[in-house]
Amino acid sequence: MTQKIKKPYYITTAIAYTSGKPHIGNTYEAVLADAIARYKREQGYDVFFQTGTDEHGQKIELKAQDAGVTPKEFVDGVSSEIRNIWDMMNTSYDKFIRTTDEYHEAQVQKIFKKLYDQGDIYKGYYEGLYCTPCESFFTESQLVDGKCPDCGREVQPAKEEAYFFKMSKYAQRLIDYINEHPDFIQPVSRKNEMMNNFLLPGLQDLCVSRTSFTWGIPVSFDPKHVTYVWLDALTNYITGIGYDCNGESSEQFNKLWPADLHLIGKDIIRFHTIYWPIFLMALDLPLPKQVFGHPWLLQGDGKMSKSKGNVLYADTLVDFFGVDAVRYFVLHEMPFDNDGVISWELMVERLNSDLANILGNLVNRTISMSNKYFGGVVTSTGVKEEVDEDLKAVVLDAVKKADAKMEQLRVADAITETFGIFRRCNKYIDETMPWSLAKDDSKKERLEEVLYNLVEAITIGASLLVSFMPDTSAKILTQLNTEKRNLEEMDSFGKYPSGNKVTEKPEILFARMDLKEVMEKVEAMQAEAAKANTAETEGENKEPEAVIDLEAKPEITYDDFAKLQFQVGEIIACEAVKKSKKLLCSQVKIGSQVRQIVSGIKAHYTPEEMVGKKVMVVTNLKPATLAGVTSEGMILCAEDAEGNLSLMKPEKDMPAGAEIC
RNA sequence: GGCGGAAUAGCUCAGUUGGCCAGAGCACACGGUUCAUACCCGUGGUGUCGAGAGUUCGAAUCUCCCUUCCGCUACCA
Repeated sequence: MTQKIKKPYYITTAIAYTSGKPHIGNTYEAVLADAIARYKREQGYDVFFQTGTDEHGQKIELKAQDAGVTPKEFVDGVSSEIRNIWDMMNTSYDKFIRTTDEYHEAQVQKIFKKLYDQGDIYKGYYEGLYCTPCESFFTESQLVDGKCPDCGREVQPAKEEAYFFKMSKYAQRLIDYINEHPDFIQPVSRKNEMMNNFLLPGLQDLCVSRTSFTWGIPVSFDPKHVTYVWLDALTNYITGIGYDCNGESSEQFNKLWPADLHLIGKDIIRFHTIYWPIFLMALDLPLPKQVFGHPWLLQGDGKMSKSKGNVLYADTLVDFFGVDAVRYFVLHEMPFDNDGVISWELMVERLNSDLANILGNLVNRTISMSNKYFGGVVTSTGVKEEVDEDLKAVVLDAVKKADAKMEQLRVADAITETFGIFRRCNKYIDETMPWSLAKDDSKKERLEEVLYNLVEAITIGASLLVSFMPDTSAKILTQLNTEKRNLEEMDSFGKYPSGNKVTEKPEILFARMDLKEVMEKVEAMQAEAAKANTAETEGENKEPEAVIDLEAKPEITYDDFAKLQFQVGEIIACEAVKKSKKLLCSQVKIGSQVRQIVSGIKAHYTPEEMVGKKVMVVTNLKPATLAGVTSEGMILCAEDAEGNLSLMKPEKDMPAGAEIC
């Protein structure tokens, strides 16, 4: 066989943030990328699959502090945990990059310097506002009266030097590129969002350095600055394959870049389709061919929460179902452009119905019959009947259909097509009734042909399965005592060697599970986890996740404080603000007067809940108009890290108007 | 508020440029079968294709309007 020159295919996942153990939703991305990477290999591409971890930033600095370790020690731990999970899930990555890798850090510094030298990055003086949870600065025009446009929280005034990237310089080029390459952003619906919300209204320059923390890559020529996390993280796609901005890039880089596919979550599409392409333009590099912002895998039975103990982790699921079943669940339940839902009930149903019944039982019954009737020897006798043609047509057609689906990155659909083969085989068994043929000696050769057709069809189906469930695929092929076909070899029916012998003892591929039993175990496990979580909280009296550290505001004098007036207000009426999704408008009784106050808490309180509550109010704030409604004050709330709000109520009952001092 | 998307069987969804009695999987019911992991196969839907109006010989499919949900964005004294 002649060695063909293989076309390269470079695929990446987003690098995982090392702030904690990834749940099944994060793990999904690595599995999806793996399925695509494996499929491309089957197609004959020279695939390079890169994944890794994103390890810098203030959040990690704080987490490490809480854990009492250095940031590096912290990320070493989490990064290897993530890598272990990726390995457990059998993801076939070729490279696992860490943003703390030396070559990466060195290259990021060189890139920063180069962009600075060529004038794309300039030093500015920042007298703006900083949002700690978002780790983001905002320019005056981005802010609305001092609130973070991303999370809506207070931003702290911060005066510091900072470096900025001239985004606007490349905006038009990017707009043109996106228009000329309609497949660049997938799914296409995201393209409009990027265009209409960011590109067409005009891009703001992006702040690309920080001085408020140190856990980052220092700017080489101004070391009190560290590189903005996105400039750091995004460049992994080129540093990982040997890019050098002084023209000394590796051969590998020249072969692989531009990437064929960046697979990312839909939440970071903006960074990958706006900032990243612009950074690349500035470096005079071609843009990636495609960015696919996949939807999320959500948990069906209620919101995941650590305190409920119901967060789904890959290793828990693998303990229950095994690696390939979990791969099947996440790949199969994730549609192309809607969020997918996963639940214990659903997983058990899929396991029993698809994996155990349709697939596992098919393999089992086929091998059993071969052994029973022919001592395991599978022979093609050429005694055909009309039904055979439909079987063959369906099988070969499924190969083509699955291939077309994979071309569009519709992995879930490709799996469904593959299972169409197994479904057809079960039907074929019913149509041909081998047990009936076995009773008639004159039908012996026909029976042999039927079993041959089944083994051949299963061989093709199992070969197609290799990208999605590699171990299961191998197990089936081993039981059939044959080799995996590659895609080119699946163009015709009948390549299974006649006279070959299948295994004598078929192994159960997927055992059926009882939903009741599973749920009992799950509930016990969740109770355990919730208990452990509580114990942890009580034991340490300071559970790391439960505290929030804010950047300290400048000290104020008592006189400053005395300027503010806080009073107890009783909410006597409340309704939603019609033109707004987040605002409630309350009538608040303060002393003998009633004030109208608008608050952004619709997501946390219903108007009915608000009425009757006595709350803490800032009463001497200058009135403002929000969504067309006048607001004469501010109702105070406490806010946790997820943005959940809680009204501040007096501990004992106090009259409306009571001063808070 | 701006931009975009979606509303089809109990559930999850397919339905190409308007045209055979509107489909699939799951669940449910009944029947068949027994090689197999009590499996597999078949049969079963009066679904107002979100509401209303319009274009057309003909609309789930096109137009208008309404309602409800979702995404991004803005608003969150």
